[in-house]
Amino acid sequence: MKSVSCSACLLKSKAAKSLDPSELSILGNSCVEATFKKGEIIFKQNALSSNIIYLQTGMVKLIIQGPQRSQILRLKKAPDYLGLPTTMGNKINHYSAVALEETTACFIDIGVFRELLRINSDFSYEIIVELCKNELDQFNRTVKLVQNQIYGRLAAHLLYLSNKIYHSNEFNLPLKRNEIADLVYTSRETVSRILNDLAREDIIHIDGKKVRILNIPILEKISIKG
DNA sequence: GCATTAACCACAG
DNA sequence: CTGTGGTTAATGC
Repeated sequence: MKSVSCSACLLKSKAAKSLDPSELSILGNSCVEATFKKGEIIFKQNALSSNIIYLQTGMVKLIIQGPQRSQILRLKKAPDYLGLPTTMGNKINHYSAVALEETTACFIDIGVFRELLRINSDFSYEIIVELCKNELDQFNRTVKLVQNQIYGRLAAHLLYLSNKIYHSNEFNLPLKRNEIADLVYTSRETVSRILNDLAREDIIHIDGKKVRILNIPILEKISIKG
């Protein structure tokens, strides 16, 4: 762990761009950078938290332990803030964050973060926009998850990975079959079967974790119709 | 009733 | 960890 100078950071968030030099140095003085390997826990559900976390590089899954089993709330790719709802809402984390690949993150003291929100309205505005986008995304994901059948749910998430995360028709799944099941709320067996079914119909190509989407229109149709 | 969907279980690479 | 087959419960025509 080392402290950082935020003004020199090339990976500034949109919100942090609206901070002036003195505010940036306030941020830098309370900011600690850490790196995480694949599988390492960045913060843990039910543990105390007093930091907002800014993901500089890498990717993370947010997971929550439900009444029956654990569930992936969403994936987060750098650059992005982590733990805004869980840290601002309560002293206790309501969910955990786990690195899916080599990840670097800045830990920002919650007191300092609150102070920046108070003194810089442009900064606050960008944070609010971010939160609103996230909430709407979650609303949409929830409706899909509840109302679509498993083909549609899986198709939607494949498209999400392709369009929003990797910006490519070809990518490596960042998750195991089991974790995909936790993401789309099904069993790991069903994930296997459906990925193979989609491959058999030449809609995707799959080789272990390597995925290539061959027929986007059909996949979109499946995603919408369920 | 009969078909479909998808979970659960067991077992094998 | 992943894929497959059998079984089973729920739901829909």
